[in-house]
Amino acid sequence: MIQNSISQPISLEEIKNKLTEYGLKATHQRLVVYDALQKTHLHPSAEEVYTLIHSDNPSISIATVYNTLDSFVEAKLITRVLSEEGKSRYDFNTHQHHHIYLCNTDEIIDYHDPELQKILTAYLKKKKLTNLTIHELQVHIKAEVINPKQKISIQ
Amino acid sequence: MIQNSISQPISLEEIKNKLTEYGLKATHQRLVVYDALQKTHLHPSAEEVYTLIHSDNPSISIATVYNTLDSFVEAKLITRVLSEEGKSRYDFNTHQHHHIYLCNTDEIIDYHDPELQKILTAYLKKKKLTNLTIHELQVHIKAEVINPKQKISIQ
DNA sequence: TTATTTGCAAAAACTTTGCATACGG
DNA sequence: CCGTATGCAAAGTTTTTGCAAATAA
Repeated sequence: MIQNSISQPISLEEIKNKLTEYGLKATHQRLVVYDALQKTHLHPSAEEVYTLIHSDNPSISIATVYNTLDSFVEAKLITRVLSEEGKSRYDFNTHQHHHIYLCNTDEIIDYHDPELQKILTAYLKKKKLTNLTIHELQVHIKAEVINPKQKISIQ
Repeated sequence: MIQNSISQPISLEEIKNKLTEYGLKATHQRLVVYDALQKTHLHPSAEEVYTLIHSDNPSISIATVYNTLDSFVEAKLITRVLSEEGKSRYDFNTHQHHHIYLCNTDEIIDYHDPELQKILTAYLKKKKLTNLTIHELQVHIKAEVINPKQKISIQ
């Protein structure tokens, strides 16, 4: 099975603590946005986050969603995920991991593989990098789902 | 030295042939856009391509640049490059290669490394992929330039 | 000649900003 | 209370589209 985010969703109380820990005021809007992010693994765009929360929280504006996501990225609570479409998508999982981009559905799936991470790190360590500090290494796997109705799994 | 696109720029006549070969009509606008792409290695956005060509070709509109880039991507003459900013950037180099994203300058550098490609391919072959066909494997290295005035090199 | 491509402008999609109000710490 | 965050609307970006005119094949 593909390991998406490994951890279980955390409670609203724990989100509150996490926000504070990262230097952010724990507002209702931020709790809601964070909760939506942790419950979906589809690396949503701002618009998609807005749609996810809107029926339960009609007063939260799209501008607030954008601002909230930006503040999360700045606080390093989430990251922007690489994408080929020209829009920002976000990743709740801040552990080093890889991504599988499904080109027939535009879905992005987390692929957690510490062994692969080690291999890459070791390989690049051998190379002489001049004038560069590496911050992150990630493999981007572009793939196609053969049967959209069946499950996807790795090993 | 980092290997950017390995090949030398090709002549306008050769671009013409290439366009035809890929099923695209060889219009002046397309020749100009392709030529601009092959001469820069900075993975430009549509806007940047427009700026690059505009002084010599003031009659080519930004809409045409967008349409041209789209038609190139569709014809598989170029690819969209992954980016964290929410806009499309393009890559003239269609050979399998990796990218180094310089987070302090927003530049994207090609990193051509067939050995790394082999290691990755072999590693993933060992994994049991169910219901997926892999189209592309690429490593995305996020790095910071230590001294912006000095050259960057790998091995 | 004919289907495709272009230029232009307008619309759509995506994102940021300014300012008065609300609210967490 | 104080300063940050929000809501809203408006402005700014980025990208797409529709249509008449131009042009490659």
